[in-house]
Amino acid sequence: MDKHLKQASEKPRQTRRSLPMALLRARESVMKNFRPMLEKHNVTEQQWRVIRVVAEAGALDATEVASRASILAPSLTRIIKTLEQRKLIKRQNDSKDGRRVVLALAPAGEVLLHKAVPESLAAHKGLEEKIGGDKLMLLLDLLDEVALRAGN
Amino acid sequence: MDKHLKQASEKPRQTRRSLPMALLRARESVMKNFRPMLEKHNVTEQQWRVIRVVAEAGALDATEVASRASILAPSLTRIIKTLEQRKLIKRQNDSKDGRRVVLALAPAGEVLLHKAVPESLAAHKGLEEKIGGDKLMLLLDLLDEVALRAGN
DNA sequence: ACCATTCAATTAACATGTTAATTAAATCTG
DNA sequence: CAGATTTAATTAACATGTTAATTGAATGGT
Repeated sequence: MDKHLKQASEKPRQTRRSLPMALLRARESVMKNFRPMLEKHNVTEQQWRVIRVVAEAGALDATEVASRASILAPSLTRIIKTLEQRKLIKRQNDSKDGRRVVLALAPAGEVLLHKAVPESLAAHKGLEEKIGGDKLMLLLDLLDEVALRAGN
Repeated sequence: MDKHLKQASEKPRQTRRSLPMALLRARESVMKNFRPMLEKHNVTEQQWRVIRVVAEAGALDATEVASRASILAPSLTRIIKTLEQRKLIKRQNDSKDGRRVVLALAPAGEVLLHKAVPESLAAHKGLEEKIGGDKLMLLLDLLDEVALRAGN
């Protein structure tokens, strides 16, 4: 029985033309450009996202942080715990709603932010040069559209 | 001096226009289309990738599987362990190289594959309809290019 | 053949992804 | 107002991501 013929006729879709795999590989390559900066400041990718989202908003409840940083609630709970222990963020209680946890940057978090942001921007600039500004823009638009349409 | 430009250079980049975040969100949305099928067959996303890669090749050593499925070696070691316990794959020893582990589908793995592949293809077809065939193709090309150029 | 080096796989340790279950506070409804 | 329902956050349990260290098997040079 010829395995090659069988493969050609009823083989599963090639993994290379699979959208999930393509997204995964692209993200993997892209993140290589940010890892040195993250490691230098001793934060994980997800911790950095939380810090940035909180910084952008000034103060934000956990649910909104999770949504904007694309992190699930259980993960965020653990991330908050470690970031609070490291005094990078602080948690407050919402006066209106006793269930909510409101997050804001702590002083050490502000310091880290100001040190790391330029390096993050530089990494993104580097990507823009490698990929090309127009292609990058096009890709961002396509990704947003896919996120909307595929998200059901 | 334009205050918008000045502000833009000193504030963190908006998370919405960040390529890593865009890739993450897009992937998240895309995966929603596959999760029901994965859950139905009781495999994780990564287990499914391993099964498909092994099936595509017939038999493959672990390093190649890791590379093609975009899974790191330590993760693959654990995945192999569980897939072997569930008798979905089998491991053989490379006669030439005593270090290598060669993987192939076990009978139960073949059964699972043939049941799940049509559903996986259907999910991908559904995506193609939601996004549009040309855009999907364009996106796949862009992602491949980014994976190449950004990857160092 | 010997030793150092390289390489494949595994293990270890910690962080996150993912779904289900739980707890406490808010809200709805009769 | 009381009871049922919803909601935000947490906890639990298991799987994977990630880096460093380890083990055993090839390889290279001498």
